[in-house]
Order: sequence, then C-alpha cells, then structure tokens
Amino acid sequence: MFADREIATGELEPCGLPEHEDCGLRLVLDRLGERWTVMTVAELSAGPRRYRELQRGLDGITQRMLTLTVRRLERDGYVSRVVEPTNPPSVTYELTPRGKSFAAIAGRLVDWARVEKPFIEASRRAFDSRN
Amino acid sequence: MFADREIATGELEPCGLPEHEDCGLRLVLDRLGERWTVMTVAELSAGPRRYRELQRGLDGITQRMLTLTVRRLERDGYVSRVVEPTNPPSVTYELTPRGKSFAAIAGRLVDWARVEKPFIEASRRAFDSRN
DNA sequence: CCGCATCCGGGATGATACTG
DNA sequence: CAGTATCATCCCGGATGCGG
Repeated sequence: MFADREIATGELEPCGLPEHEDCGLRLVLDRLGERWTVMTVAELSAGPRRYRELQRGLDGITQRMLTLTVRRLERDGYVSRVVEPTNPPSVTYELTPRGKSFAAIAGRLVDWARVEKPFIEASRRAFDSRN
Repeated sequence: MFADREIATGELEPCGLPEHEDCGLRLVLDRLGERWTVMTVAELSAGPRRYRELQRGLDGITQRMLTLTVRRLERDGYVSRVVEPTNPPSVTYELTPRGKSFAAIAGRLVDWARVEKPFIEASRRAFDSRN
C-alpha cells in the first residue's frame, strides 16, 4: 500500500521514505486537521467566493477563524486571494490548481466518511459500553 | 466534485448533505488530524504489530501518545487489539477491514503530500517574504 | 512487556469589540 | 465589506514516574 515500490532490504518503510521521516505529511495534515479547512475548500470548490459569502456558507464560523483559515490556505498555495481596490474593498477567494487537486483528495475523504459514519458511531458505542 | 449528485434547488451544498452539516467528516478528520494516526496506520498496514514494535516503528512517539492513538483507532474500529494472557502479557494490534480501507485513502494523501511538499514549502516561503 | 496517572505548556478555537 | 485586536478556554501532546 501507499503506492507500489520495491523494498530492497526486505524492510518495509511504512511512509515510503528512506529517511523514515513523515514525508511532507505534516505539511498537509496540519491543514487538514484544522476545523474549518475541509469545509472551506469544499465551499470554494463550488466556485470563487467573497469573504462574507464564504462566511455565510460556513455555518458557525467566526470572522477570526475564517480569516485564519483562508490565510493559511493562501500561505500553502491552496487558495488565491484577489483584492479589488473598490470602496468598500472586495476580496475574492478562489482555489488554485493545487487547491483543486487537494479538493479531489478531500472529496474522497468526504465520501468515505459519509459512508462509514454510521459504522464508526456504532463502533464507538460498542467500545464505550465495553469499557 | 465530492461525488456526482444533482442539486434540485440549484443551491450547492458543499458537503453534500441536506442538513448542511459536516457529514461524518469530523468523525474521520478528528482521527486524521492527530499527530500519529496516519503514521500508525501506515505502520500497521505492513502487518500486525505488538506494542513495542509499533513504538519502535514510530520514531519519537511517547508511550502515552501511542496508547492514546491505538485506543482511539480501536474505538473507531480501525484497529483490533488482541491480548494474549501470557506472562508478561502480549498485545497485538492489527488493521480491521475498515482500517485497511482507511489506509488506502490515507495512502493517497501520503503520496500526494510527498509530491506537493517542495511546492508547498516554496509557497510558504514566498508568502512569508511578501509579509 | 504493556499501559496508566499526573503535571504542564502551547496552539487551536471561540466570544466580543473595534476599524478603514 | 473585510478584516484586527484582545481575552478566555480547551485539549493535544510531551515529560516523567509508577504498576501489573
């Protein structure tokens, strides 16, 4: 798993890198783990959005968290931020090619999660009643 | 994206659920976002492991975090935990079918991350020097 | 060998208020 | 409209030590 490869030594490197490091995984997982990232990417995958639009689409997000989320996505190159110097200013967010590629992966996760949800919940209940 | 579906209202529900909820996403992302989950699953995808084996495979993990990580994976049904009542006891961890399915998704993430890593780092540097 | 208990710091998140 | 600033809170994760 984790892509085909040959292990000359017979030792399997689970992450697939000789350095036995975490590859660039943290780089990606750090974003993925944050509360609003996936929902924000999902929202933007439907098309460019302005700040308030985005906020309305993300039920319960605060302005602070929205700003932080899009900033970090911008920093990692998932999202582009375009400012129109009108008055009042208009800021539009849009997925970059990398963002769209990321969205495709995230989409699989979403679909998988939707299918597994009831079973995971059942597992938790079973585990909790055992303990 | 996020699987094909029709939107009767013309309104796109980014997460794909009428409830405009986060689907079962949090359920999955809560695990995925945790620091050792993916590496642990990767390790176990190479085969069953005993506690210490697992720890040796996960460079830098503390016992506390290892225990927490496998417990939560067990609770959600990704991992099965088998105790041999020997002396001293022997505990073996192994991926369940759900765990293997999850590992396949995580594997895509790992591969994607490995490819994108240098570009993401470059994006960060560019962003940081702009600000 | 396997795992739990306790203490602790830092980052993630949230509530609220304010600004060009 | 599109953010900052500030304060409070929570919990992950690390360090350490004990127990079966």
